[in-house]
Amino acid sequence: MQNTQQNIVDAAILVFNEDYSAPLEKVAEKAAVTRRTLHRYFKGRDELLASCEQEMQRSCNHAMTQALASSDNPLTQLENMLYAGVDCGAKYSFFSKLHTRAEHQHSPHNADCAEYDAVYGHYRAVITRLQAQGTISQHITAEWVAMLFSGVIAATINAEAFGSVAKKSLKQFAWFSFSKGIGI
Amino acid sequence: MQNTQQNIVDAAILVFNEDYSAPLEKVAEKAAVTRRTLHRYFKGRDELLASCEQEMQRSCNHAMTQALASSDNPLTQLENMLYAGVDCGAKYSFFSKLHTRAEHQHSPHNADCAEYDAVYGHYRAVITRLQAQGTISQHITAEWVAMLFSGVIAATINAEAFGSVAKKSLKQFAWFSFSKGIGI
DNA sequence: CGGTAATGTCTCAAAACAGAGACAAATAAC
DNA sequence: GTTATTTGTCTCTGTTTTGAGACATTACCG
Repeated sequence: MQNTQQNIVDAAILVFNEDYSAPLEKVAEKAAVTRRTLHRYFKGRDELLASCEQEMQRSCNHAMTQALASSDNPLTQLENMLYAGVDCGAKYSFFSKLHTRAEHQHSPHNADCAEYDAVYGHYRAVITRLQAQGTISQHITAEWVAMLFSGVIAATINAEAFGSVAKKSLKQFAWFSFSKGIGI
Repeated sequence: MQNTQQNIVDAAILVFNEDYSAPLEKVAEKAAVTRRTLHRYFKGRDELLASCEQEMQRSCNHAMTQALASSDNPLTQLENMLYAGVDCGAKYSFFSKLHTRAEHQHSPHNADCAEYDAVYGHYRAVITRLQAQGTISQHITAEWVAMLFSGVIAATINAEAFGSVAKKSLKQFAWFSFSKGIGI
């Protein structure tokens, strides 16, 4: 019986990443908790989603900052950021999904969006640097690199969940495909 | 006022692809139709989902078959299959999503699964052929290639929806990244 | 062991969602 | 222009989801 609140948030991120409008019952189930308990911690769906947002920010920001600090070489930084995204799993997927959907109205004034911009900014700076020094192909745009980055991470997470690819190899495959895919 | 039923199915695929449990109201909204009209064509969510499944099968199968028929060169076939997936858009995304989720219990006895296997089989054959002739890197598995394929298509569709990458360039980017990403 | 905090069970009421009837309005067909 | 078909509006009913109170049960702490 330890940190139920965190359990529920983690479960919610997993569930909502796959099914945004899933009933809270499913979240409770995934967290191995009754719906009644979930409601003791969160007034409702909105509050739960807000906690998810916070957790994703915290987690992704931390992982990405670590990755950046790991080296001065932007290529190594990029590689570690990819691994960081994979390690964050659904937290990264759902986070970027939330902020790149058509419905989402992005505004730097919104604190959540600002935080997302901060995470994204780190990443963006590395890309720009690599493209300036000619490591990344000039045929593609930085925006596409960003999309591919998320796409490869999502594919890796799917593969992990599906189980058809050995978990140990996944990160290698991901970096192989992503790095080649951006012209390295 | 023409083919409302098809309109609704197309809208449903778009909506459910992003939010599987979205209320039918949202589908009706996307189709520019009232919920009452939707209910005249579909008894309920299940029937609508079944129609989506059929439409996705029809559409994807057709597009992939065309791509296969376009050439004898497996590499050209693969390239055209990627473009076909992008053209199918949410139809392809949702289709593959439905059949690769953890919840989904795959069974060849189910007609829908059999149809998916048929589409996937075409694709799989091309991959195997390319890997046998050494065109695709031996470092990665056919399963990973399949995951990456879906991932790149999803990324392309997201980029298109997000609008941050010029639509004309998207397919080029997608093929560039995917082909390099599998070692071509 | 005893006390406290967290969780589960049962229950109920409000809200959201789903489905369909009845008829008006709009659209297409002739 | 008249008729038939389709769609929209309003309405109602049943179901699912949501949220919370009251109390039993279980886990944790000293």
